[in-house]
Amino acid sequence: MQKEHSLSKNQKIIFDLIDKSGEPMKAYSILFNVQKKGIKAPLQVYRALDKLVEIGKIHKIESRNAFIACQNSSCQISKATAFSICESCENVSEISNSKLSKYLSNFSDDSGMKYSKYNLEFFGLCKKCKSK
Amino acid sequence: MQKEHSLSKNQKIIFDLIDKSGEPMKAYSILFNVQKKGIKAPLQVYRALDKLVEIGKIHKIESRNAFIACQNSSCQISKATAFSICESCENVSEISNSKLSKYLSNFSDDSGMKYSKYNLEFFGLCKKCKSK
DNA sequence: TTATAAATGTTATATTATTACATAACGTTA
DNA sequence: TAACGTTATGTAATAATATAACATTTATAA
Ligand SMILES: [Zn+2]
Ligand SMILES: [Zn+2]
Ligand SMILES: [Zn+2]
Ligand SMILES: [Zn+2]
Repeated sequence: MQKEHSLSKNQKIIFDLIDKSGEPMKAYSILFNVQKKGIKAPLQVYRALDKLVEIGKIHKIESRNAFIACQNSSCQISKATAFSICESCENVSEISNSKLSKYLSNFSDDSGMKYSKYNLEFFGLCKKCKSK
Repeated sequence: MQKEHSLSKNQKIIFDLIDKSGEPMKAYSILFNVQKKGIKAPLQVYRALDKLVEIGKIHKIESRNAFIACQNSSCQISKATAFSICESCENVSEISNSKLSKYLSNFSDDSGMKYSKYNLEFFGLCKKCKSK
């Protein structure tokens, strides 16, 4: 069981927005959406995003410069993330596959490097887009 | 055996620079370095980068917004890329591990999605940085 | 309480990437 | 060769993403 982080005011506003949206959101779109709540500057958004990423409540989809709420309740620290991304409709979902995460968490090669973290992004066409 | 792409003038200038550097380069650093060769505008750089990525001569390190020459001669199309990134010295190298690439290329889950491409980034400390 | 760390507010600026439009070079085939 | 479509180039302007610097406030805990 992990320590429950209590979010600060800005962190909560921004997390709630991302979580409710259910899809990746971009920083400036977040900013636009929270201006009525008094968050006026990019930096306020980025600071909250940084913290939320750090504690694993959200993840950054690197290839899209966007942020999505963690869909995997057991993933409290963002050290092992995997996503599937539809290149047509841009739907993103977090992959929760214990075989995959075990395989990658235990991966090592002959470089002498110890990997403490990974991020994997799969691309393709989702069911809907495939059948069009 | 794959078709050899003949690079255009700008593509060649930019590929040669990235290839010689041996490490990830950022777009505006590339721009700065090729201005003496007549490439003056960001768009000229980004267009060449796009093409070089498309044909697999370079890869984008998404978490760093940087571009590195393909270190794996057999990787002509960027559909299956894996990198190790040192979070201390920022050294990046392309992982060439057939088991890993087979595992990931064949990965499928119950989402009904067909994955045609992936990008994996491992993070940690390299040998040098570990021993400091 | 007092110290420390974490979070906030604000302005300005840096960095990364694309739009829009005009022109030139190249490859194919009639 | 001439015409055509495709790819690449040049140039200016601007959009989108992210951080620096500094002042202040709020939360946490010894
Ligand atoms: Zn997660
Ligand atoms: Zn789709
Ligand atoms: Zn490669
Ligand atoms: Zn290192």
